[in-house]
Amino acid sequence: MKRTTIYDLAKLADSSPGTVSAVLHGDWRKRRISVSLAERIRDLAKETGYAINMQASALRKERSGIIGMIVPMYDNRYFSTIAQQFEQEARARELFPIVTCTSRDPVLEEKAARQMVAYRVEHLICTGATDPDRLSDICAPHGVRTTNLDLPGGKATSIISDNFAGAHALTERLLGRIDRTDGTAPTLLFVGGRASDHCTTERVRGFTTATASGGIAVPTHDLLTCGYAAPKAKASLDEYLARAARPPDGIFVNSTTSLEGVLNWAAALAAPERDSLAMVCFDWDPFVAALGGHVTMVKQNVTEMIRRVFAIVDSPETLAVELIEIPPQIVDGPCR
Amino acid sequence: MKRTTIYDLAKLADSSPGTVSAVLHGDWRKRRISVSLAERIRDLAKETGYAINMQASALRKERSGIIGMIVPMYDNRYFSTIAQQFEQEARARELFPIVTCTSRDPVLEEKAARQMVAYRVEHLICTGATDPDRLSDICAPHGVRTTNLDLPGGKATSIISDNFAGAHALTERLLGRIDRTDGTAPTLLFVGGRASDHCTTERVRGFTTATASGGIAVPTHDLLTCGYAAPKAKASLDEYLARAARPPDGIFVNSTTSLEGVLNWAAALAAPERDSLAMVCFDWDPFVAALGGHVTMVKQNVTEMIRRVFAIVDSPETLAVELIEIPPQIVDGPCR
DNA sequence: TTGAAAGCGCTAACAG
DNA sequence: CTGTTAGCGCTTTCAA
Repeated sequence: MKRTTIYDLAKLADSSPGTVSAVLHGDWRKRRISVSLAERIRDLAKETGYAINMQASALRKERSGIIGMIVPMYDNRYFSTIAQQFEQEARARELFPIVTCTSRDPVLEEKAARQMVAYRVEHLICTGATDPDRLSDICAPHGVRTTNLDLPGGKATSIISDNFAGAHALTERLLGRIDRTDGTAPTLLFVGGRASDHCTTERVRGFTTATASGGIAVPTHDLLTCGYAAPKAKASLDEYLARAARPPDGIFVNSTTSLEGVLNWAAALAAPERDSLAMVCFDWDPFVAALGGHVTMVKQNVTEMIRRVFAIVDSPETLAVELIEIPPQIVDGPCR
Repeated sequence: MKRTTIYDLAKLADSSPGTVSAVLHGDWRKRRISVSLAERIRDLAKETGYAINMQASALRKERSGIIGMIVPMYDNRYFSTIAQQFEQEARARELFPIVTCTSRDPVLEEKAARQMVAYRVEHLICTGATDPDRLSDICAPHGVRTTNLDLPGGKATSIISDNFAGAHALTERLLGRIDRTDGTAPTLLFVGGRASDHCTTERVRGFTTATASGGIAVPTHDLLTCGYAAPKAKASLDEYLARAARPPDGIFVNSTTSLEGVLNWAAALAAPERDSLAMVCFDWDPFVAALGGHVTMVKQNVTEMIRRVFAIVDSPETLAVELIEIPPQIVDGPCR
């Protein structure tokens, strides 16, 4: 399998590799190559099915033209939208996007970052990384700039949602949907996420601040930060039910990933209890919007987040480390 | 920004580049390099933060170690699961997975395939491509093998769901959920997909075969293959409603992407009509499973499909072009 | 207007 | 057991 190279083309066109390269990829204007030669070369390239070898090009230019992103997973509307819009913006800049998912696993994240470095990405976007600073440390010595998305770090600019404000507003919606006609205080739960990550702590803070304003004290053991995975959320609620005897009045769910588990859990409840259960979720999903009239959601502003990411990517100098918070948007369900 | 190379390491270790390369990446057993030298080199590599340049390595080895995949989009449970499992399997084989989404746009697909060729991927998986054969034609001359997934082509082995059987079984479920006590024939609709793609034609065939067996003739103009996008499905149903005056009794929805539009459309119906509407969907989503008791879904067997893909990737010789159909699985909703 | 030649960092063949 | 060397395909400077 012999692939056509610029040498083959040069020979065929009775020209030289340098000229072929200039015609096909470089700015041949500067070299004032004759139009006829340029055309001949382009025709030959088409005929022979020539394709540039980016490996060789990148090696020589010391620029890969690749931009990398790591995300925890794809099968979640928030992250999949992030990946999709990232690719779109990257392509608009003639960059080759490579995105890889790391299952919120620090070991995989590190491995992925090293791979990205090995492939000489020009910039790495670390989305929802468990330890963003570790990734910055891996990349920095190789001149690979990093930007954090969704979860902040201290060594690179971070673009995240305003988790506190979003959670606060969402909690107010939750409180507004609970009517305790008997005057007793409602029981409320926070479910999902990791106590160690910034999103979760801020959302918990928004939740507890809003509940406190409403005169409700949620005990710490009702903040079920059991991880994001659906089965964990479900198990955590099963456990709660075992100890509390009856379901809560309202649940604040941290991410649609956890919501999956919460809904599975709720499906097993008796109809009256299930139907009186109020729920809000930090993250949006179209099917929940269409079918879950009882669930109010917060939609993070992915478009704006990605826009800000590329403002950094585009800027030539390294900017000061910053924390940029983007307001999310409350989306009420159809409330059937 | 000067990055450490094997030359730097060789100088520091008082050795040679070849030896360093062998120690760090190659199989240094074969060269019986002294353990002490190997250790010294490895320590130095760690200290200086050496990272291999895959661009150079790939150029020299004429093997990139990259495997590519194109998918129509990420924000759909079926494709996101495909991408996720693909990455996992690729990594298990020490291949670097790069996946890119092309919005079911033939132009983007072609561009993506050419990029993959330029980066010298060793194999390209074309998922849900509008014209898989075109992509095979782009890749073949460069020695890049292709495999089709989800949508078949004639120039490479294709791994797809058994769309006919799945649609047939799903339609039987749909019929089973409709009771026309007055004895009149129910009106049924097929919504979503493209009449030009194999999945859709096969599913339409499954649908019409099953309805015919049930003694129902669905007129061609009620096969609304208006594209996959949610807004198109919604618009198509609005149009139907305008001409038919009343909603159908049952809808076969082709993909969750279209289902999003169908549910949005249904939300605007009056309650009795909405509640008596039976729906089935070819594709599965966890939130629909949890909340849409009235929707029966078919779950495609992604794990098995990816397994079959890698059986081909792993095999050294080019195998004969084959069409492999994987049975999907019916998932009944919780039927609240 | 164009060609020749050096070299990006790595690997593999060969020579010791 | 280890070093030397050629060359992968491309870009870029310099020379003509």
